[in-house]
Amino acid sequence: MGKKLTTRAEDYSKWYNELVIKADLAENSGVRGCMVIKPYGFAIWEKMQAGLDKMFKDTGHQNAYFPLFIPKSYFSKEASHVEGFAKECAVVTHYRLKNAEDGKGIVVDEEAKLEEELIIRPTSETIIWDTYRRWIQSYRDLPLLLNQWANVVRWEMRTRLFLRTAEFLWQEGHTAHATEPEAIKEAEMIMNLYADFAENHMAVPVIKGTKTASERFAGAIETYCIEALMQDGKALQSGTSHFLGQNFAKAFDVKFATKEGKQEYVWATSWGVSTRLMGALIMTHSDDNGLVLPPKLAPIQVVIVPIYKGLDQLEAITEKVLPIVESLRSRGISVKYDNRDTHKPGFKFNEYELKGVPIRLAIGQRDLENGTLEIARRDTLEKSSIPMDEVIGTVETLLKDIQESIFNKAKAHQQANITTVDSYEEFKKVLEEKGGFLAAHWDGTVATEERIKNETKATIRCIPIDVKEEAGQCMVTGKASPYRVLFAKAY
RNA sequence: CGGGGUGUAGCGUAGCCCGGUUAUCGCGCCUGCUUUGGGAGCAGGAGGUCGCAGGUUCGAAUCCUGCCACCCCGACCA
Repeated sequence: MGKKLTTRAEDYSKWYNELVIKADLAENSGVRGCMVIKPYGFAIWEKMQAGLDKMFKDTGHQNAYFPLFIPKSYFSKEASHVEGFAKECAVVTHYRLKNAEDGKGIVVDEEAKLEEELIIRPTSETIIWDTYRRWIQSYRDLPLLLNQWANVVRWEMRTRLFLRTAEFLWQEGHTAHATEPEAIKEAEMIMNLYADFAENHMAVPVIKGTKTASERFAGAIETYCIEALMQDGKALQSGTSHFLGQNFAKAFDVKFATKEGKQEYVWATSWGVSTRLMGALIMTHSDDNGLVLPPKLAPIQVVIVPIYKGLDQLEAITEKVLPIVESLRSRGISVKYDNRDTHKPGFKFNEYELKGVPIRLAIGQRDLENGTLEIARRDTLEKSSIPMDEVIGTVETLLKDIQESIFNKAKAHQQANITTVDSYEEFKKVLEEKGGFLAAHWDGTVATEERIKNETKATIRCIPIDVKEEAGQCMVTGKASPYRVLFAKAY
């Protein structure tokens, strides 16, 4: 039938790509490196947004919106920041088109050249800090805790659905604080918030940590991150939170009057997660039958498929189904009753499996006679027959169970793929044969990190927050190392 | 930006080397009948500037030149 997915073992990338397209999440748009997010995929993203947005609000943040265009000059104010993004910026140079002289189509009107080019934001630090200068005068204006939901553009060389698209959706938080400890606390709090969301909503286990200098955000003093592990053994940076020190305050001259009447630069953080989380979600749980979604993020949590011969039977089944639908909905469970007469049950079973719907209920003539229905869970594909009057309780319990058990499964995979290695030889061998995270000693220098990256393609994903002090020797240079850091090949 | 590849119906493709009737096949789509507890069957049907622009030729999907787009592998990155 040509409908089966490529298996993960065969070709992980192809499997992922097919899955995204066939599960109706997104597709390549035909516009350079940009994707179209389809309704089903967007519904999942909206659930992620809602979950995160609530967490931000609960921790005192507010939403705002800043311009898409950033004057080029803003970028020259923070040196390391511009260096980090200069190579991947889309630039607006003109503001008008005209009919071509030769009558063939439309051309850029060269006379409509902008005095100063506008950059399409790759991130909004610069324009936000330019605005904060006007908003912040006194310690009474602090802390300023804002977030924006927006699109950004980074002109990446190679793109991949959800993981790295030229345009992507994200949230970016930008906060200003009176003191350094307060800003650091904010950055750490957000890292914990991201980890909480990843693990408890997405059921994706993550490792919290800090980045090494070379992996740090352009312009940051410290970058906190959450790192997830995909089923192919590659790591995926899933969220970052940066302590920016006073770098942006100094670059954009954002000072405030302290209680004592002194002028001081504010302390900053910025943090973000993007539609890349969709990639993490897909690659963490899905199997060769398609998507597996955590109940908390599934647009459809329960699908009901009637099995019937003739419309009379369908009517009898519908009569039994509607009260169940009502009852589930009243408990906040999203239900779809798929009574389309245009597709056979088998087709529907496969379709909802591909789309990762956590629970499927099937009701046929047999069930009407016995007062039962069939309940199937997507994660394990197990099916069982239960009495119809127990369905509500069973569904509620099962949704919780699926949420937990896919997390536990992913957690077990993550734990099984953190390998402690002591020699560089062993490091290369494990990296090649097994993949995953490798806990190894490193001498703390950029040079060694660079060498390992060049020779093996593995990078230091993070220095885990809960890292144990353990004196050792760098696996490459033999120099002293105070603790192990986590290496991996990454997306 | 370096290396490689591919553009043929909504999707996936054959044909191209070696030019020659009406451009192949599968999926999907439409109509009808039979089906419906794991991706239905049969019959009929619709759908094409063969990426674009030139050139060679009696004749080009096929050969030549230029351009464009997309994909894969590197370097870069959330």
